[in-house]
Amino acid sequence: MANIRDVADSAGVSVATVSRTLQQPERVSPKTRNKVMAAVQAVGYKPNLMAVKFRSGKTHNLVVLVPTVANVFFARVISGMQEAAAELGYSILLANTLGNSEIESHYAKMVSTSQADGLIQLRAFNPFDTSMINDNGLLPMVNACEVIDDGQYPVVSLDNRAAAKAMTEHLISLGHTRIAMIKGPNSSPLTQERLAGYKDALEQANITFDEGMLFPGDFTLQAGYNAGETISRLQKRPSAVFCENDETAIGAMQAFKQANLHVPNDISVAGFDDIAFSAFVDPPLTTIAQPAEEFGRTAVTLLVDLLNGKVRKAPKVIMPFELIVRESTGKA
Amino acid sequence: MANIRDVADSAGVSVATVSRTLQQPERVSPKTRNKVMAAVQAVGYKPNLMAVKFRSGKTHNLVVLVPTVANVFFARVISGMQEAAAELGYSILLANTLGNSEIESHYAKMVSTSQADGLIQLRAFNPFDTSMINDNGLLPMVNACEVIDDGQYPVVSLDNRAAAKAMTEHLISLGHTRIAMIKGPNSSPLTQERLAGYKDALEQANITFDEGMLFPGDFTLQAGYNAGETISRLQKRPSAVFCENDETAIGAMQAFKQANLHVPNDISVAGFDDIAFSAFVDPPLTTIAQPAEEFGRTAVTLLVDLLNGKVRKAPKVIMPFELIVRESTGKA
DNA sequence: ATCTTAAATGAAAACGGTTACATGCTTTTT
DNA sequence: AAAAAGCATGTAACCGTTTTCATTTAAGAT
Repeated sequence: MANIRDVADSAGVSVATVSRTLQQPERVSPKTRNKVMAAVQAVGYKPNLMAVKFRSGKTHNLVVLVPTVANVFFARVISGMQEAAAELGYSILLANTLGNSEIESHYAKMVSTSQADGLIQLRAFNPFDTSMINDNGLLPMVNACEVIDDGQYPVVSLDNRAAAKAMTEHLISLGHTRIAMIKGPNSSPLTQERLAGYKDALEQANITFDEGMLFPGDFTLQAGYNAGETISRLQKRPSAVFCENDETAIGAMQAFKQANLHVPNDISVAGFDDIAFSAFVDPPLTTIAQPAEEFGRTAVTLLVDLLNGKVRKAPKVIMPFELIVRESTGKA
Repeated sequence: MANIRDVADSAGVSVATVSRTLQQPERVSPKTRNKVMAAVQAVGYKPNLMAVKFRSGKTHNLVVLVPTVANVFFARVISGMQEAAAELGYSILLANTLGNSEIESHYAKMVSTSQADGLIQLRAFNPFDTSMINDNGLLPMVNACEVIDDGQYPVVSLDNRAAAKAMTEHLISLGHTRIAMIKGPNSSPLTQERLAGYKDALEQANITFDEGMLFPGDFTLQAGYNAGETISRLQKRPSAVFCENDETAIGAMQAFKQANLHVPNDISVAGFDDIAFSAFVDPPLTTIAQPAEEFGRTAVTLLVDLLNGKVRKAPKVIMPFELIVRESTGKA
């Protein structure tokens, strides 16, 4: 592999001149510039970017911790990140962590070992352990989607409480009073916030909250199916089910159909996220649309600003949501 | 940030000893080893892996070009890659290329500029242009899933022709003779192979191939829906539809339902890939299961072997498939 | 006690760039 | 015409490791 010295020799100039020709062409005379460019072609020179990154101390890599790339919503977030990163001259190193904090910790180490400049975490968990904290204090991280809001790191999130309240209000406005909720993992702040929004709406409508209307889930199709089965066998069945994400809702709908319950005539089903499939299931799913790609773009932009020292205090960005009413919800 | 020299000073040894203690502990006496380890702790030393990579000339990064991470099948492939890479000490740099050859070329450049050791391409396209070819000849690449089989690069693929034949035979065995096919993009070799397998089965059953039974698609839900609408309006409607992936099949089923066609009583629908959603749609989808995670694992293993010079000729790995019969296909 | 051999350690070069500083040449100013 | 200023280029230090080679120290053999 030809290096900068080969080019210098071939062009009959010094390595400094070659470097300048490539980095700041205006600082070198047109005559030598041509000589150098010709030499670059002649020897087939490609700068070793590993050397550049090492020398400059900037890797222009960003680590992204994503619980699972197989989740359609995250896939959209990642797409947005990739776009923004490309525009800003950064590369994304994607880590499929499966929510495993050891794997997260492994990848987080890339920041403390100078393999990446910063990190984006899509889960409400701080992946840095004390051994990674450097002397200046915090490592550069942005927390998006599912966040720990302790003011230490910049945050990009949705007002999950307001969104859940909006969806519950929608169901109430259709006449539903027995509204079940299929939750995410209790450990997830998302679940807590959405539950709070659900309760807000009930309270506002003077409907007493019933603990028995809460069903466990973990954001997967299978969990939705399981909860759906349980619900169909219930004596006092709810007339509507609010699921914490679309996968769960689709799984639940499947269980209802197999129990000969018609959606929405017998039971209304609502989701959260608006993944692509939701418009193509039967019936099309009522859900909350999140600007997934925009989440990704914003997180990257924020992190790059942070790296460039453009932000002092950890900013907090709240993304807008939209209630998408389709055909899976109907009158009670 | 403490560097190796700080450790050496703190321990009262040379940098070489520190390096050896960390890389080949057996080559240094237990006494100094302890001294050095203590010093590492004391100064909070973390090796600068950028420097290591630069010095060693090995980045231990692998670039993966994926047409779209939002595709559930690819998401599974990527999960498999991530696992295998972690085991082998490599990191995956994921590039969401949207099938755009300029973006592919951009990321492919990471290999020729020493930012990554090798590349995995999931599309039938050679991302290297002549400017990237180095003097030794080919750049290290493995082609998986959708492949160009010209013998230049290692290949991991499915026998798409046999799989499509198996699915078509299944439909024929149910008594179907008018079998439509919703295709992928014509430019994709996948489409050509699957079409060939479809024709094989027809010929074997003495059914004349009808060009009019072929419908365009691009592997998306929307394309499946569009083709499904077209098919439902047909005068001489087929009794079965074979879709080139599950998204297409799910989209088509939705269109059939809206046209009041019952699946499978009025029309059978078959997919390809066995994504998670396929078991949770109504009716559950008959499809071809591909070992997606295994695809990823194999591609990574092959590439690492290639990098270590363990393979001479480009190997060709054919992964097994499985026909999954669910409820979306029935008697004609 | 002396010589040979092996093990442990240190000094310094190397990886491939960037860049501060020095040098030489040309042009402008007086 | 001499001095000052500006521009183009070269020299060499530097980034943080690894590694070769030389040197010192310890151990074993006679």
